[in-house]
Amino acid sequence: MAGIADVAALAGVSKSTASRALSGRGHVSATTRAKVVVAAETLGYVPSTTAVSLATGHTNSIGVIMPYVTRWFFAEVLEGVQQRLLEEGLDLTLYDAKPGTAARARVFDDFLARKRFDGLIAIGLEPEDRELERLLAIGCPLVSVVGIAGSVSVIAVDDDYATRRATEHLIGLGHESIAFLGGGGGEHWPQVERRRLEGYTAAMEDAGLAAHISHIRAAASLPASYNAAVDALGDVRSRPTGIVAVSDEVAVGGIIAARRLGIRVPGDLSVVGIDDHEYAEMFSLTTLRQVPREQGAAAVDLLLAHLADPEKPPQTIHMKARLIVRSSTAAPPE
Amino acid sequence: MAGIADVAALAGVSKSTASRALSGRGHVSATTRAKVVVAAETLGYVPSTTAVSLATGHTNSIGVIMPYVTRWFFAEVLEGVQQRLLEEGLDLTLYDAKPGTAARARVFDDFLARKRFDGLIAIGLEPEDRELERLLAIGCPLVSVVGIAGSVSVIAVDDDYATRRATEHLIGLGHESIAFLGGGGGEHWPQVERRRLEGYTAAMEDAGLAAHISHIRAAASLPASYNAAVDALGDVRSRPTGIVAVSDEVAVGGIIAARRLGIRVPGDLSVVGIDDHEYAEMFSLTTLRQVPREQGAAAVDLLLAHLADPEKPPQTIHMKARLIVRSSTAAPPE
DNA sequence: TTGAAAGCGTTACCAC
DNA sequence: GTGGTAACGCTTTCAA
Repeated sequence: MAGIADVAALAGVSKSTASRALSGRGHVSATTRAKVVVAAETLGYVPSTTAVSLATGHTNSIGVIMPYVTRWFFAEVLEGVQQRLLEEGLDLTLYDAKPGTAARARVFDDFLARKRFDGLIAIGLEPEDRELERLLAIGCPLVSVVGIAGSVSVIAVDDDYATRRATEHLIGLGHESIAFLGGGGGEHWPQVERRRLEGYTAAMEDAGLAAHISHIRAAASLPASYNAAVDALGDVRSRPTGIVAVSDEVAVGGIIAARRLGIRVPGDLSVVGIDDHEYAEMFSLTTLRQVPREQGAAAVDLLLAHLADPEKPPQTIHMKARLIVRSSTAAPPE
Repeated sequence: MAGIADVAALAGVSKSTASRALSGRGHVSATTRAKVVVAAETLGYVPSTTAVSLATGHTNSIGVIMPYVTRWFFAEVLEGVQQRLLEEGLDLTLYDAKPGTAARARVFDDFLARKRFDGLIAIGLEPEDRELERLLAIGCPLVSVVGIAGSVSVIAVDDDYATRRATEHLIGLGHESIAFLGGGGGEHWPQVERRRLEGYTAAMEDAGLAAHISHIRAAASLPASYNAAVDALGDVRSRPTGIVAVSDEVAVGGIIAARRLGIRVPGDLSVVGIDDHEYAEMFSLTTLRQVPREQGAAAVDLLLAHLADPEKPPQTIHMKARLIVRSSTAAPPE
C-alpha cells in the first residue's frame, strides 16, 4: 500500500505539502497540486482512514442505531439515511438493538462507547431512561428519527394527528362505530402505537362517539392483524363500520380478513391506514402518507448541521402525514 | 477522555504493561493486572478504536455490501449478520449498492477502497465483472451470500433445486399445466430469478411437460405479481392449474389475485412459493423454506475462519431449501 | 514480569 | 507556498 510518503517522494515534495494538496486544506500552488495529484493517481494512493481519524479526531462515519432492520418503517428510514450519507462520503456503522435482548444491552454498554462515529442517528429507538442516559453520555451529536421526545434533536412525526385525521375522515363520511386495529398485541407496546391510539381516542371523544371506542389488539404485522381482525369481525352485530389501523400493513391484514369473511370494503367496512406502504395502492387503501426515506435524509442533514456547529441547540423537525384518499373508505352501509 | 497513559499512571505501571494487562496479550502478574483493571474501571477507560486500528492494522469491523436493505431476503440476512457480529464484538459498516445507480459506482470506487473493515460480506450482490474485479482488488477476505459464483467463498442456495422440487411437488399431485410466476418483470433481471426459472423449466422438461411451460413475468414484489397474475389468470381456458412462484411474496400476490378472480386455492389452482416468508403461514402457502438469517450467520462464521487463517482456500457452503407442505397445493380440479 | 522506545500513517503547527 | 517535526493513542519489539 502506497502511503502519503510515497506520493510525496514521487511528486518531489514533502509529506505536509502532499497532504495539503490532496486534502485541499491549506495553500498549495496549482502546479504543485497537479504534480501531487498525478503522483497519487499513479500510485493508486488511498489515505488510511484510521490514520486520518487518529490525526484529525474524527472518523468520517455516522452510527445508526435501530431496534429492527427488517421492518418496513425502519428499513426505509435506513435506506434514506444510507443514501444521504453516501452522497456526503460518510460511512455508516450499523447497530441493531432489539428491545429486551442481551445484544441490545451490549450495544449500549460496549459498542456505542467505542465511538466509532462522529455522530449518531437513532431510528425509532424509544430508549429506556438508562439507555437514553448512555446515549447522551457518549457526548457526540445525536439525532433521533421519532422514538425520543425532547432534549435532543429529533425528526418527529405527529402521530396523534395522523390517526386523529384518519378517524375524522371516517367520521366525516358518516361513520360512528369505528374501531382501532393494532397495538398492544405483544409484550412490548411501542410509544408510536400508543400515541396513534390516543389520536383515535381523542377524535372519537371530540365527536361525541366515546361510547363507540373500541380497540382490537394486534401485534404490528400483517399476519397478526389478520388473525385479530378475523376474530373481531366475525360477529355481525358487534362489527364496526370503520377501522382505523395503526399502520398500512395492519390495515391490509384487516382488509384481507374482511374479504375472507365476505365483508365488502368499503361497502360494509371502511378501512384507513397509516404509512402509504408499498401495498397501499394494490388494496386501494386510504391512508396517511409518511415518507420514512425522507425522514432518514432529514436526520442526516440535521446531524450534519450539528457536526458543523456544535453549539447548535437541539431542534425538532415536525413532519406531517398527509391524507391520501383511495377507495377503501366510503360512507357506512344504509 | 482517559487514555491508556492515565490508566497506567493511576495503576503505577508503564503504558506497555497496562496495554498487556487490558488486552490479555503477553504476560502480566495477576496482581498487576488487577491494579490495572481497577484503574481502567475507575477512569472509565475505553480504548480509542482508531488508535488500536492504526497500531494493530485491523479495524474490528466487517463491511457489508448489499443491493437492497428494504427487501425481505436482504434485510433478513443483514439481521443474521448483525447478530452474529455483535456476539463477536465486531462492528458492521454498511454499504448500500442499488444496481445501476451512481451511488453504487461510488461505493465500489471510493468507499470500498477506504478499507474500513477487515473482511467483507456481500449479500446477493451479483456484481458485474468490473465490480467483482474491484471487490477482489481490495485484497481482504470476502464471503458472499449467494450472488457470486466460484472463485470466492460463498453461502450458496441451490436455486434450481428449490424450484425443481416445487415443480415436482405439483407434478406429483397430478398437475400438468403449471406456470412460473415472477422474474423478468423489470429492467434488471437478477440471476437468482433466472436460475429459479431454469429449475422449473428443467423439471417440466424432465416430466415431458415442455409443452405446458409458461412464464408469467412480474417484478419481484407483491403488488407487481398481483397485477401480473390478475392479467394472466383472467382467461379460464388458458389458466394453469398450478403456479410455481419465484418467491413467497410473489406467490401471495398470485393467491390474492386468484381470490379476487374467484379462483379457489387450492381447489382450482395450486400455488407453491419459495422462502417461508412471514406471510406464508397466513396464506397456508406450501413453500420451500430457506432461512436467510442463518445464511447471514454462516457468512460471518466463514469470514471469521478466513480472517483466522488467511491461507484458507475459498469455500462454498450449500444450503438446501426444504419443502414445507401447507394447504395451497392439492390435486388439480377434476 | 516489566519498562523504554519505536512505530502505525496521517495531519497540523511553526518556522522558513 | 513549502518543509520539518511533533502529535494522535495505542501496540509491540527489545532489553533489562
